[in-house]
Amino acid sequence: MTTVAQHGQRYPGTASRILDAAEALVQLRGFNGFSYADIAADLHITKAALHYHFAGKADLGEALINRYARSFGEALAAIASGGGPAPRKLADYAGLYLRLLGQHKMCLCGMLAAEYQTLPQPMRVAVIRFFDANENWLEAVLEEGRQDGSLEFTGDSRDAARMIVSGMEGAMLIARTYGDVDRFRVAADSLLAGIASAPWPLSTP
Amino acid sequence: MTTVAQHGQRYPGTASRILDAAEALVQLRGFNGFSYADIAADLHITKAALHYHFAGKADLGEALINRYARSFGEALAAIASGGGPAPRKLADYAGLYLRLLGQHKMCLCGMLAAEYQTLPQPMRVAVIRFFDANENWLEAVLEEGRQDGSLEFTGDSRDAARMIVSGMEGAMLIARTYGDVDRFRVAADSLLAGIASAPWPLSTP
DNA sequence: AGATTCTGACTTACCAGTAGGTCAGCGTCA
DNA sequence: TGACGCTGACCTACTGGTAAGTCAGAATCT
Repeated sequence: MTTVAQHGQRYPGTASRILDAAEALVQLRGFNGFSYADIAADLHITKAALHYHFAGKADLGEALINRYARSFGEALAAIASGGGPAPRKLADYAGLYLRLLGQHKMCLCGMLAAEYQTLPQPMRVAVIRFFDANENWLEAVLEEGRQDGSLEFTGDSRDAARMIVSGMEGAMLIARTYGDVDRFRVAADSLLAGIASAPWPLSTP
Repeated sequence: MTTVAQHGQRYPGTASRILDAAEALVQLRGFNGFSYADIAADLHITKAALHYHFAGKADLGEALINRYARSFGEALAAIASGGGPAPRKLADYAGLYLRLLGQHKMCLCGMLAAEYQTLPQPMRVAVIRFFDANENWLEAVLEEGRQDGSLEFTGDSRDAARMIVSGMEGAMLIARTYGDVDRFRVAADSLLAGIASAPWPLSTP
């Protein structure tokens, strides 16, 4: 059974490869844009094997978001503990999305946000959790930067955090449509420039 | 056959009702989130009747974007010829999206941008055209505002236009996920505030 | 050690339901 | 009479999902 997926955080062997394939498919084509058959073909296993590891598509989707949110959270924690100044942290934050775009992928949860109305309840909850976590992290960074003077912005830092999240997701959405990573770079740059008191360009990877 | 859709701009009777139903479905659930059967059920006609008016789902999708782009273009023209100052025009622009959000709908093309990788070529082209038109319109307004001093921003006005488009789409995406129109209002407000030299709050409809 | 049992990780073969799409023909109205 | 707008009946491909069986290897018993 799906014991590992249920009380587990680590997915061994096949389960993890299934998640990898599914993640790539969702980021490319959306949750309604692929089928169990697609994953099965990718991994050269049968559809039934998928059902062995993840009871249904909804379960797979939920596991997918949770794993994504966890690894994204770890990346955020790494940036936060990196010790750089707040504007640097914001630039690194944008860099996380930039890396995805290089592979023509959307943010997993940005993609799922578009399909939100068609998602099963547990997936909806998980998507919201992801955005909440992003907002929390950004709010802390913004507050920190405002305190030490490296950031200058007016109004609620929570609102500013929300604007950054939606700005990033929107910039990804459009940039990917045009197949033009630079669109994202420029948009993210000027979005953050409106907040920093001195320029902190995105690191070009 | 699809004569009307092909060399036509106006859709009479049933064809127009089909487009209405399809448009609502795409904005709610995405292009991959509904089927011909859904539209047929909504309108109490048969699937075959749909195929009479629009040869295939791809044709329907293309007609959908074209009609949407045209009516959106007309709304933009109306704002432009309204004669208000540039910041007012920008606020009205945001108001167009705001109205959609009130019905839990995404911008049609924002939705399709997410599904871009799964769309047939003609639909892709039409989506790009929509965004290009938005950018053109915004660029003109920004340039005008910069000239008469009602707007203050640094850098290319084309880049600023792009940032506004992606900011709007992203703000819609996230706000709709949370089912919270105010999120959009706040994000759009502070996005535009970063450009205007004096505050021009969104008109609350 | 050897036989037994059990389990994890699958496969094969199937299901009902739905997807988009076709086509002959029917009624209505100019 | 003929075009227009549509229906009913169908088709094939594919959807997520299931039931039953296989099979290597670990665990247990003798």
